[in-house]
Amino acid sequence: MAKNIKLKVARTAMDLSQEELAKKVGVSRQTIGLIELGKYNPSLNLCIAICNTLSKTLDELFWEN
Amino acid sequence: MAKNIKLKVARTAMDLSQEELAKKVGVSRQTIGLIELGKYNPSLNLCIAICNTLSKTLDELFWEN
DNA sequence: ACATATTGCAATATATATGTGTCATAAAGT
DNA sequence: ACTTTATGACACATATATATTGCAATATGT
Repeated sequence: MAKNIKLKVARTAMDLSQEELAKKVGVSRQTIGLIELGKYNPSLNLCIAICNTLSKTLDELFWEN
Repeated sequence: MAKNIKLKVARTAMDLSQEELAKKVGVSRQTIGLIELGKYNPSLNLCIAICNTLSKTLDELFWEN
């Protein structure tokens, strides 16, 4: 798994810290941090919750190519 | 979680049984079956593997709206 | 009606996502 | 310099995705 730069960009574009995004999404700060670092294989539901919070789609945040 | 009709349609469109898709993707038949039934919250990597096998994107198979 | 393929379901076992707590470090504010 | 905020890293605990096996039910073909 590679770093998820697109997620980090989308999060900072909304002026949210990892902790703030985590609270909105309903997970721990560490989970968000690890996803951005590419050290996790998140669940689909979590991906969708992140997308909804950041007003993005799955392809925009989690699709490579 | 709701049934994933789009996945079932894409799979049958390629004339694959759940078992055949499972083998191509590298998971068990039950895992594919439960995802189609909406009883599972699959991992992102598995979603991507399914998309690649069926020549679809995440939005096309796993995004609602 | 019979045979076969496909799919749903249930029980148990294992791998891994996620939570919780803590510490270290770096950046930003005062 | 000091304080606060944000992030990365680590260890351990828990929840859940996934595997495995077997059986029932539903198609589909002959």
